[in-house]
Formats: sequence, structure tokens, C-alpha cells
Amino acid sequence: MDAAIQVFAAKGFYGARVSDIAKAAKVADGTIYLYFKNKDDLLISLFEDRMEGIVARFRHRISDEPSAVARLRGFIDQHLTMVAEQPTLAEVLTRELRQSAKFVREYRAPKFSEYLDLIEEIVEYGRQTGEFAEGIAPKVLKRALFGALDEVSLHWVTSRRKSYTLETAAEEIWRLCAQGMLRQPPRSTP
Amino acid sequence: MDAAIQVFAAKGFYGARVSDIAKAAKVADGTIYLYFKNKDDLLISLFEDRMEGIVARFRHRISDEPSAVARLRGFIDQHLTMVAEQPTLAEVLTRELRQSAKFVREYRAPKFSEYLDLIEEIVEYGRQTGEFAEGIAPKVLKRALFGALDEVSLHWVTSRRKSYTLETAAEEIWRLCAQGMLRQPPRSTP
DNA sequence: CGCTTCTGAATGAGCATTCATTCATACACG
DNA sequence: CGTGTATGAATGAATGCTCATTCAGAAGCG
Repeated sequence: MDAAIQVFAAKGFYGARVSDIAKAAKVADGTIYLYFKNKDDLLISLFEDRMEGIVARFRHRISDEPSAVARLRGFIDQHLTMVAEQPTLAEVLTRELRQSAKFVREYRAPKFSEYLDLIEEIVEYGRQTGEFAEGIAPKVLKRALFGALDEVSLHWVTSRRKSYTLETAAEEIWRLCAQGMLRQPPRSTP
Repeated sequence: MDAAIQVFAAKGFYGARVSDIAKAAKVADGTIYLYFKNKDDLLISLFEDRMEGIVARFRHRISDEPSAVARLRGFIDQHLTMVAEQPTLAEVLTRELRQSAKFVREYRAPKFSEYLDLIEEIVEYGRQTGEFAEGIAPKVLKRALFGALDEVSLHWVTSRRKSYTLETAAEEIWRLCAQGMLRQPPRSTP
């Protein structure tokens, strides 16, 4: 799987030869077929396996935080930390699975839904605690926030010359969630 | 190109056979090669051609608006309107080009950069007029906003049962930009 | 030995691309 | 006009290449 991540990231799923992956794993071509049904299955297994860890790690990180605000901030940080620590994995996860028509169509990606639902849960929780505005639509927001994180991450991972750090990105996205981008009008208390 | 959009949207670039596209266009396989160098070139030409129109339409729409706030709101609406009007095109544009490592790597997608830069321009403008907060980072924000719009759109286009309308999505993303998602503290004037 | 795991050359299906051929239309000429 | 000639767009069967996948045999191992 580690080898596959490297090769998929470098060449994309369709550009990657099974023999490339075998070579990267220092294994014969046929060996791969002892562990995975076929090339598709390799990608899907990979995805399920790694997302499982990510979701678990995330739940653990969040369980401590009492407020929805802290949870949301934690989510953003965690997402970008993961990207920083495993950029190659991040590239494969975001690019190959979310976007390919083929996989989106014939494979529901349950672990990905679970990941998205983490956001939805936080938003719902924030509405209950009164921290978040009442009118907000969690179904849209979870996509919007995920999309923002994902695009920012993908660009950061892909681009040669970084135009921002992931720390800046985290702050900026957090600010967006917290107060939007407008200049703040004066508050009641000085 | 219209035929290619349909087929690419339905099967994805790699799943689409050139003969499928030819059939959809009611043309012989070879005819395609009179107009496009190869299958890659077809996708890229398609992309450039359609993005050109989209960017132009945006510039036109936005040029009227005097305030950065109105421009940003216009951008969001315009993006989602385009998705509503040409969902199949939207699917191909977002999925195929941003996805494949191949195209991202060997083709710079100038029209896409131009599109992203529209956002950056609006943000810069808003900072100048004082409408937007000073500390914001346009390079991050343009990606974040695009990512949010893109993910929301892709899901809307792809999913069978819609969990939100594009109008709701526009409002929600706009609200996010304008004030974030926190409940607003009381303002100075009652 | 007997069982499991691995190997990598051989296979053949799938599909982008080519190109010899067709044919509708434009043009030339008496 | 009517006939002969040129043009080049369109065709689609044939080609050939690229891999995913298989499987007969080798290698480990207790």
C-alpha cells in the first residue's frame, strides 16, 4: 500500500502501472494479486485502510474539546496537520478517490462519508450549544468547509513553490469560519 | 466538444472511448482526429474553449458592481448559476482537469488560473476599499472559496437525491464569507 | 516432504490512432 | 449549360501497442 501511494501520487491511478507498484514494493507483479483482487481493489483498500486511521485519530482529538468552536478549530488543524505529515497520501486520497467519475459512481466510499459527517456533527453540536448561528445549513457547510480544506491542501501539496504555509492556511480558514472576511464593525463594548 | 462533454461526464476521461465520443457526435472515429491532435488534446481544447466563455461572462457580470462585497456575492451566484445551467460541463471541468495528476502536471491550465485570479482580484479590491479585513491572505482565500464552491457544486451535480438547492448553497457560502458561522454578538446600535 | 508464498514471463483484451478509400461539392472549360 | 476534373472532408476497418492479469513453476519453511 505504501508503494502504491507513492506511485499513484506520482503518476495518478491510470498512469500507474501495476509493475511500477510492484517494483516500488520490491515484489513481483503477481504478488500484488495475492493480496488484492485487482488494481481497483488496491486503490479502494488503500483508501479504506488509511481513512479508518484518520477518522479514528480525529475522533480521539475531538473527544477532549468541550466547545464546538474548539472542535471546529481542531478539525481544521488536524486536517492540515495530516496533509503536512503525509502529503503523498493526502494527494492520493483527495485526487483519485473524490474526483474520479469511475470510483465515485461504483463505490460509495463509506469512510469518506464518515469523515464528512464529523464536520456535520460539529456544526449540529454548535447549533445546540448556541455557539453557531441558527440559520446555518450543515449539509452545505460540511461540503464547503471540506472543499476549502481540500483545495487548499491539494494546491499546497502539488505546487512546487508554495504561496502560503499550512499554518497560514489554517488560520485563514478558521478566520473565515469564525468571522468571515469582512472588516468587523465596532462591537458594543470597547 | 459537446459530445465529448457528455461522454466524459458519464464515464470519465479514461473510461470514455474515442469511438463513444464519435458515436455521440454522429461522426466517424477518424473525423475527431481532423480537429484534435489526440484524446488529450480534445479534453484540453474543450477546457480552454469553455473556460474562456465563462471567464468573459464573469468579467462582464462583475464590471458593473461598484463594491467588493457586491462583486464577491456576484461571483458566488454566477458560479452556482453556471453549475445549474450546465451541470454536465461543470462536472467535466471540475473533475477531469483538477483530478488527474497527468493534466495538472503537464498542462498549466491558464484559463483556470485566470478564473482563480478573479477571486484574488476581488479580495484585493475589497482590501483597498476597506470593505474586507486587513489581515486576510488572498492566496489562501481564493483557493478556499473556489474549493468550497467546487465541492458544493460537484456534490450537487453528482448526487441523485439533492440534500440542498443551489440557492441555499449560494446563501450559505455567502454568509460564510460575510460573517462566518458563529452566532453574532450584539452590535453597538440596538 | 508437504504446504504456503512468491515469481515474472506469457497472454490477450482493449483501445487510440492511422490511412487508403469514398464522395459531395466546387471549379474549369468549350 | 453539360461534362470532365480537382479537392479535401469524412469514413471506419485495420494496426499495433500497452498493460492488467494469469499461472506454471521456484523458493522458503517447519
